[in-house]
Amino acid sequence: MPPVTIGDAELLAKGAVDLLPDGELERKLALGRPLRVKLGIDPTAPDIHLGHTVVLGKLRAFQDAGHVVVLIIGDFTARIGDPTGRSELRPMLSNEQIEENARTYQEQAFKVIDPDPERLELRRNSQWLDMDMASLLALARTTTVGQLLERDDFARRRASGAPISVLELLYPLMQGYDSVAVRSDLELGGTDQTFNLLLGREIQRAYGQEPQAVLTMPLLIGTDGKQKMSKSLDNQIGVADPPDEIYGRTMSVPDALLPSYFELLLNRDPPVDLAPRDAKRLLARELVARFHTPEAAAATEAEWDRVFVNRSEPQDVKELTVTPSEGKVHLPAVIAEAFNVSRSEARRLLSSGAVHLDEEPVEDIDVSPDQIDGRVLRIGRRQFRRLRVSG
RNA sequence: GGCGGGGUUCCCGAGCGGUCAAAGGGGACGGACUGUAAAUCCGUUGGCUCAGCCUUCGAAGGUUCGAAUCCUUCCCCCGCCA
Repeated sequence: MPPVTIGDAELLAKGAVDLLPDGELERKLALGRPLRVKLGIDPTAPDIHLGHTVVLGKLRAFQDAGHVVVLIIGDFTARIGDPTGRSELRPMLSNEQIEENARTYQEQAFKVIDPDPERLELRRNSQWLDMDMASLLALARTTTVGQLLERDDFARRRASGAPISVLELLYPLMQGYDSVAVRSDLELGGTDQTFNLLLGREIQRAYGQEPQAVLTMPLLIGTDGKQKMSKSLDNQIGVADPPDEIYGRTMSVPDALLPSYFELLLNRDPPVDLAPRDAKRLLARELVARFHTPEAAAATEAEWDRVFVNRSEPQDVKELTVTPSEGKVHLPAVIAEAFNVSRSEARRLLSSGAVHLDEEPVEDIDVSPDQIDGRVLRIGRRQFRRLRVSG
């Protein structure tokens, strides 16, 4: 029998930026056994967003080809915070916070990868990283400071005189040790992970293991159209977000990003015969369908058209009951309560013409109860409350 | 251990005795335009019982009619040299 290759290398590498070293994936696939494909995620935020799903989707492709995914929840490394792409240390998270995040991460990751235990090994890196000093020293011996300082963000900071903490320097070592601990054959990551992934090879070698192959995926740009998608930049679309949120945020993505969104999220090119707006609608629909249901996608789009195309008020408008005092209703107070802004902010909104009652602009500070009873208060484009006067 | 540089409003960053709720930029929000795209223009961006009042410039004291700006003590951060 010829060597059994599990999966097609070219297909598995589709969309990847780098596949290192050259020809390594083919060699690994030709081993004829399911590969152990590693991905580490640090539960530093409560939710997984579309950016994560790019790599998760690639993992899924490996699962579907018959390989085993080793998903490492970085409960230990989350305490430290990888400095990648950042200029400062992350605040330390509490153990409870990490636990909670780890739980939701896992749950949300399963929307993309297959949770079948035959195809998925779920690990926590505190299992091996919570090591004694002697072990840490052994790990530290594998790498020189010079090697670490080659990582471009370290190099940049070094050049500009910015601080680099030892903790940060240690991070790539720990990630590399994860590869040792799970005997990784292949590690996936975003392009910003290239250095760490490659260092993992050196560390595995130092521990007498066959070095992993490395596959990097492009970074998904966030809804701001500028920086990589990330919770802390608030340019993310979360997989656990409600349908209208996914739909709306997708529609607000700059057109220029459409090709990359189609490619990275739907694995195909944007339809050439559709106007950007309609291609985006299609994308938004598919994303809602994927993370919720096709029915939700249809309903969300209908509601979207209702509110933003036809400019009607939404189907379900939350109600707010207000109590007049001395026969008057103080609008800043109502707005503040309804939309969770300060009264000063509410006053500003009023004076800038952002407040509407049933589509009529209002600028009055005080109104009479019957001016607002049963009417819909709108702030900006998308925040609505139906007002009821009590008493 | 020595030398030097810092901690300002969401962020960066000016201010260095009054005209400072504090320049400028970024971001955010609102308005015009529109496809909740891009570009552009305009406005707002500490709180409040809002033509006034109150709280902010690492912390606490002090000097002064008056301090983000001066003095004292303290806390914290960074670089370089050793």
